[in-house]
Amino acid sequence: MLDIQLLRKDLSAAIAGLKRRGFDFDEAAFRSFEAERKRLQSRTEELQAKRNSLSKQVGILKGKGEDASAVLAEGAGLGEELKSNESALAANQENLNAFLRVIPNIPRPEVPEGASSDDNVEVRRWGTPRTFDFAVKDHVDVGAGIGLDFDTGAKLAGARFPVMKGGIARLHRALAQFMLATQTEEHGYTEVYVPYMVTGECADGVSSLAKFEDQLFKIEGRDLYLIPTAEYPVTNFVRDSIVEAKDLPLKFAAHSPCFRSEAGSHGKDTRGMIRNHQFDKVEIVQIVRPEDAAAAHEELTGHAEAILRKLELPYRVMLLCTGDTGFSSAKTYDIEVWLPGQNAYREISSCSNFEAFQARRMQARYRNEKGKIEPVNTINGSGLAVGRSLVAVLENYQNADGSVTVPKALVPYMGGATVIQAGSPSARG
RNA sequence: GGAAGGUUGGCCGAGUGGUUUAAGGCACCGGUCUUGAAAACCGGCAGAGGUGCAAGCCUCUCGUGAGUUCGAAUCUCACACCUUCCGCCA
Repeated sequence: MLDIQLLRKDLSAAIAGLKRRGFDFDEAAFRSFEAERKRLQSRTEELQAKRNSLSKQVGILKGKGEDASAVLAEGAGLGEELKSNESALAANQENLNAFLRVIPNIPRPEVPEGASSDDNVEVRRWGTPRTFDFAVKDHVDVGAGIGLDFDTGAKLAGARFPVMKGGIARLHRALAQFMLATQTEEHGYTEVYVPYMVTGECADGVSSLAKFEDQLFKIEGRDLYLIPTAEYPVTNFVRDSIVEAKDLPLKFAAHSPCFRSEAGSHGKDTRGMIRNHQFDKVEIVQIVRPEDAAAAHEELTGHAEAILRKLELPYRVMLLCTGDTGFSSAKTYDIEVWLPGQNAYREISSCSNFEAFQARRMQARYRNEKGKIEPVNTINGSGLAVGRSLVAVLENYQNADGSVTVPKALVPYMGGATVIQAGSPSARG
């Protein structure tokens, strides 16, 4: 959430920043919360101080064996007034907190203003899309020949749950292994294995549970949600803690399944593996000092790009405009991979700098060199989405005979196979 | 599913109703000493909020939430989590 001190000191700047992303800050509501808070807080603290001092006097008198009834009489009625003030203050703080927790982050100044993905800005492009001398198939048709099976998935769990058999399943695993190995061995991330469910408190630490709960699968009867990304468990490693400056940055990479309800996306990307309820992803997360956040964000984005370069898949990097930037993010780059089957670039990674927004929500702090406690900054990105990477490989590496060439970088992870032959689901090539 | 024990500051740990203003230790920071370092000694050192130009002052927080009391880390109740043992089990 936003820094309450910032709102108190420079409210107009915060309002202007939020307006850039199309968020109307309810200034009147905030001012009224604050005025009420001040009144209740000073009265409550005054009463508490009085109670404490009277109780102390009683203690001293009783310790000496003297009569305390005069002091006790002085405090008559105090308890009731204190109680009503305390509960009013608690209610006020709860309301203020709920108000603050649904306010999105303020975009960084260099984030271009815009309403939708149409206003995103391309910042760079890598690779040249391949030209085909045969009719290009999309990944569903290519996959059908090597073990990609939506019918069985639908029988088991419904739409948006693919099943993979044989060569394509192996290719999928190879992609995940390759990504995790690259991030840990070449980019200095520590591999972590994490729970695939988190509590509501953790979910509200990275985003707003109140706003986005319908995007998550909830475990019935329990305060647990299936993770929509490993960002949820991994970023929460530092929740409610104070880390030492010397231990930063923390860099973690996790391979996990991701579960998304896709509420509201009915009819969108219904074909294939672009948008599923379950997909795998290698997530990279950095916990950094505030002064290092911007550079770390650029670095992390490069770590995601490195995967596509090694796979020799053409891509472009988009700087999301204010209207397309996620709730918690101050600045986001989307990496879009070229998909010949769609004749378009499609998102395969999203790399965000959350600055202190998530850290404040989850009380993740560090002790700086001067001994001062302040929130850490958090950054994360997909490095990469495995399912969509598989889509990209199938479409970019398809051959006229229905087989799929294995990208050079993946051959070691495929037991040396250089091609996946169409035909038998168990074909290894 | 059954039983027992536990949860105190960055970490360990004392504390069973009132000078607890949470002992002590570790870690950390500063200093003395030293060629430098270590050791030793001296001092500092929880977080959050409010208020103030500042020094400071005030409030809250001992797993969470209620309750008893003039007063709760301490007593009562509920819940969460952790540990150990038994049973079942991938």
